[in-house]
Amino acid sequence: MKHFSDPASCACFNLRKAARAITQHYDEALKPSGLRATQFSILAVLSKLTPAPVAHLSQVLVMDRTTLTRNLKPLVGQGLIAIQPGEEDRRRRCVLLTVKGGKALKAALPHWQAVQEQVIGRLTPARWRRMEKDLEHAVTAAGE
Amino acid sequence: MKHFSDPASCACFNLRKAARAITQHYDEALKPSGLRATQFSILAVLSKLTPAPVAHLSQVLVMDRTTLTRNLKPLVGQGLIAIQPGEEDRRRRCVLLTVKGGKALKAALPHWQAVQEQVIGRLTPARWRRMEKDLEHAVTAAGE
DNA sequence: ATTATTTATGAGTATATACACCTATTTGCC
DNA sequence: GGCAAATAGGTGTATATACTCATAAATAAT
Repeated sequence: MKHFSDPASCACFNLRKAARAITQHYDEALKPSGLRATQFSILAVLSKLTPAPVAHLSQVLVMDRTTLTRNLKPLVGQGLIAIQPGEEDRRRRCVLLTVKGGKALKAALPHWQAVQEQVIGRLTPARWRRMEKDLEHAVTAAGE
Repeated sequence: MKHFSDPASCACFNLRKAARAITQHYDEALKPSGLRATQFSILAVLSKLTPAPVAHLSQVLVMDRTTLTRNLKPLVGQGLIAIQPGEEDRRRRCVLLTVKGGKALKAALPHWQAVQEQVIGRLTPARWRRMEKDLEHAVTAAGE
């Protein structure tokens, strides 16, 4: 009876599917900036709370700590971020946006904004507002 | 004015975030079956249209063709699927579910169903029905 | 029939994801 | 002060993702 029993309705599959499609679209739009969508997000979050310890960043991004560590590597390689040992707590590694990183983020912003507006426009803003809340619910539903 | 201009509202970031969280939850639930969520989805789709050429499968899954090729590897390694050269068209590689793969899928089904019902229950079925349509819209919005 | 084009696919490379395990440092308890 | 527990973080391994380029076979053009 419940059509949710059909694996085609799998919440995981459908979320991943949409994430794949949207990521490809954003990656394409961000190409001129040299940043991937994930990298843009990391820099954007970082710009608001730099410097931040790895664990803190990973919580904000809802990203596994070790995943974040790997994702930081290419950014360090490009000199967009830097990692410094914590002053108080020497275990901590504080991630901070470099000047170059700030510029890269600023340069990527118009490209991101263009694709964001395009996608929201296609979805309609009302639907996206709804989706944003729904996706938040999904994160919560996965975590409790 | 439009709060969508805030990178925190990035459609890509929010979709990926939710996909990460949900995937972890589904992977954990599917652990006893030995299948990852992605693998379960591939087997599930395959069970309905076996055998199918790689390109066709990738279209159904909304997954890049080369991504699918890589994702098939561990499944071939476990003997859950097999790949045969096409009869009519020798360029084609036809993917088919093996008997072992069918059994693995069948064994995983209750675990998937349990986590699926749990998640849909938490989201509420009405919201999930809505989300399913919205996610489909997102795929379309990314593709046109 | 031969050649050009299109189509189906794999391989190289790079990023993204995360579990299990390990190390170093700090903190709490005695 | 000294040691156990908790905390911050990285590495090994494996899967997931997709772009670019290369290959082979089928089809279209001549």
